[in-house]
Amino acid sequence: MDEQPRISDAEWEIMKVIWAKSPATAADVIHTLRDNKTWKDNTIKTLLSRLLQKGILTYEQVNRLYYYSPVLTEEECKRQERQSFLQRVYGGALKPMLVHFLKEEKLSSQEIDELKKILSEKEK
Amino acid sequence: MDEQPRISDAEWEIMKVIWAKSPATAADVIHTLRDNKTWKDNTIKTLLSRLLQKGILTYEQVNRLYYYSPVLTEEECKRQERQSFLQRVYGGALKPMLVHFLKEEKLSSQEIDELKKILSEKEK
DNA sequence: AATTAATGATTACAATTGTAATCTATAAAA
DNA sequence: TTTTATAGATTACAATTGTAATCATTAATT
Repeated sequence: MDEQPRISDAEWEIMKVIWAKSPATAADVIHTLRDNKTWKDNTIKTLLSRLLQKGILTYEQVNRLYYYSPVLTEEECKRQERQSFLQRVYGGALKPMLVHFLKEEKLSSQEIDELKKILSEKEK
Repeated sequence: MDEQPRISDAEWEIMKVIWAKSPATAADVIHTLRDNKTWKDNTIKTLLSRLLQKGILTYEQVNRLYYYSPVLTEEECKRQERQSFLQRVYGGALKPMLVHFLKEEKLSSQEIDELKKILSEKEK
């Protein structure tokens, strides 16, 4: 029904933290990202606000503090991103996309076996 | 070295036409897209101009007319999109991403066999 | 020759995005 | 109690994007 606004690149970084640690405060997110990102604290707070506005996050307030939680699961959001990527770049053609990934990227023998098993499962 | 500016969603639509039909004129692109897209002609011309500015297209001029061609191959651009998608959504983790695609999407038995064959090739 | 059509260039304009700084209200510390 | 630190709200601002309309130049028609 009401379709999810898009999650931007920067917002994805925030969401990954939230999915991993929710309910999380702004300070939690800031702390978690301090090592990988050069963002100022305010930048992270802005992104949190936008995610709230977009309805991608909710919060529970305890005294002055917000505890943020995701509205949708990571799996659901990833699914949407997969779809939009597949559509945009490959016009929805799944197999060619998979072939490209399989051919170009490195996979261990064990990973290859796992993937083959999944394919075999599917075939039945 | 000099990194490619991003190709936006709308621009991808244009590029697909160019890759398929280059060298192509604006009129060619407009014609090709007329059925699938509701864009005004000017919209397409704007997108072509932007792709030129970004250095994603070049052109050859014959009289008053521009014949547009891609600077990079479709494969190269797709590769970049795959990387950025993989990084953004899966933090670069290839196998989980493949597992999601394989589990969630429909594939014919024949496609499954092809994919398995590619995997087997890789394993050696 | 005057008019019209077509092509590319220029301009427009709001929404989104990246990246913050400043403001405000409260809680904690001195 | 006065000062300070903190959390969230508000404001900022340029770049990108979607989506065109208008302008200028030349080519084609009448």
